Amino acid sequence: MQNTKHSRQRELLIEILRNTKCHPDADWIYAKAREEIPNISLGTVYRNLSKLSSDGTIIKLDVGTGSDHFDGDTSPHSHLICTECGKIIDIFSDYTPMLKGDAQEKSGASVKECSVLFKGNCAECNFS
Amino acid sequence: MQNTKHSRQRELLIEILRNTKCHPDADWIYAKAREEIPNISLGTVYRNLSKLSSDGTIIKLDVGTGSDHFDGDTSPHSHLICTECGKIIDIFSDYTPMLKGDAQEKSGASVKECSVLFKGNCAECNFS
DNA sequence: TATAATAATAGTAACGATTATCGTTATTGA
DNA sequence: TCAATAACGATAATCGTTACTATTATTATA
Repeated sequence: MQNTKHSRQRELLIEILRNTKCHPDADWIYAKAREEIPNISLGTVYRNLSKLSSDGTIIKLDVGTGSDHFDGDTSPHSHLICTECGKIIDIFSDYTPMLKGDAQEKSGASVKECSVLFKGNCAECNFS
Repeated sequence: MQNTKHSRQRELLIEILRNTKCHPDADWIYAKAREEIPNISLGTVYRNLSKLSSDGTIIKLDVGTGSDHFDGDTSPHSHLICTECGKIIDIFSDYTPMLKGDAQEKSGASVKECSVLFKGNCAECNFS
């Protein structure tokens, strides 16, 4: 990568995100990172999450909770946020091609990306 | 409405949103509202936008710009945000039934709502 | 129409997530 | 080994939003 130097802190953040399915926010990642690098700065966490999501290494999720969440899985999929327990659930369907096509046709815009967010009760909360 | 008293301020906010297609944020609405009620409070704007969007009179949009945007058109449709000029464009397709069905089937969740957000260049920015 | 209950207000303080700043440290290529 | 500079930790600042409080407006009832 150009203009980029290796850093242990950034590597750790990537590793943390690759090893969880919980779509955490910056605070959760910060707490997790401090188990490995106790004096890591919250600013460093934010700076790297921002860099990593803008270069496509991770995905930034805006699910309407007030804080951004992050996903280490960059394969095409969508998310559901459970209005009961707050969990963010993966839904492995790729609606992108179909939606993009329709949106471009209807609007004349050049659509680069699209995201689908579901809200409801997750499978667990649905039966309790 | 139960537990609700009429207020001129709230009526004005609804009227402002019914008369624009620009999907404004709280600040824009506040500025517009002050043309009519110069001493209206920003807190009043936020309080009412929140109330109105939670009772379904208006729609709150999260398009990743840092602030919430609001839409007075509650008919089912999606949005594209132009990464060039920042405008939020309506796309009048209702993907909801199809997406909900698929997501429920795949996840076992009970899906209450779903929203689709497109990013790209709007028709205007696309040819310039 | 006067009154009592309380929703809503204006003004302002507080909050929380994120970003910016800045002096220091670590990485990298010559 | 050294110079250039990316990245860091610590912390201050920003900004959108929410909470608080004393006052005002609406509404149902007597």
